Amino acid sequence: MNFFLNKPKNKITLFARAQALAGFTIGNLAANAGLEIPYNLKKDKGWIGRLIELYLGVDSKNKAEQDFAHLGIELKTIPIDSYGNPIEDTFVCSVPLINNIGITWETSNIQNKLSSILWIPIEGKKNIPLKMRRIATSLLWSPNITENTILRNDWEEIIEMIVLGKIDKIASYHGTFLKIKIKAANNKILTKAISDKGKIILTLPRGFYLKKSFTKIIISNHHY
DNA sequence: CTCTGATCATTT
DNA sequence: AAATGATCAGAG
Repeated sequence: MNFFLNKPKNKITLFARAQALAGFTIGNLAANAGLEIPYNLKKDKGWIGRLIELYLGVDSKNKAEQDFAHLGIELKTIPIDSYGNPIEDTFVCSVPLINNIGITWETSNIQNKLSSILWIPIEGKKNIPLKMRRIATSLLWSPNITENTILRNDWEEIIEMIVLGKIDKIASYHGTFLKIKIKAANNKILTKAISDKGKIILTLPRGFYLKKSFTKIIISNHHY
């Protein structure tokens, strides 16, 4: 495979590339890039995300920064159903489980990732063959004041529980827009965290995710 | 349907 | 192990 685009010089170029994908299928894009399409995503869960990266010009892979750091923009594909509603929660970044003393929302990695996102909704129902799934209209989004406040409150609540050693007590209802879930290769991977007695323990790595109920609002372009 | 936990490929 | 890209699947 030798198809790739250089990183976009500005937001206009990036957004134009994203808009140009609307209406095409995964099959169209894969064929044009000379890629084989997997039968399903069971063993290729990030395949669509990487395909879209090729077309938009992401070059900073496996780096803990925004996809388009020079533009301050993060890229997210999001699977949607026939009504345009999200099918899955959206992973944002890993959750720091130690060394959280003194950390603030303003300087956090998650705030940076969420500050500006280019959303690429894509049909994701399993009854649609992968090659037939269509790219929908992309959307460049930044949280408004209300959303930012709620996200910060969610983050503060979750981080406080982590600092206090309540990692295993955090449930999805502890956040309005954010939640945390396991994010690991398998259930044997362990990372350091704080116990309720303040000791270092090992636990499964966690990730911050945006709830479907929130991304539904985002990609529906409904603000308040 | 939501929630929770489990998993896959790849790179550094 | 930790980061990137995420989706799968069972319980209720």
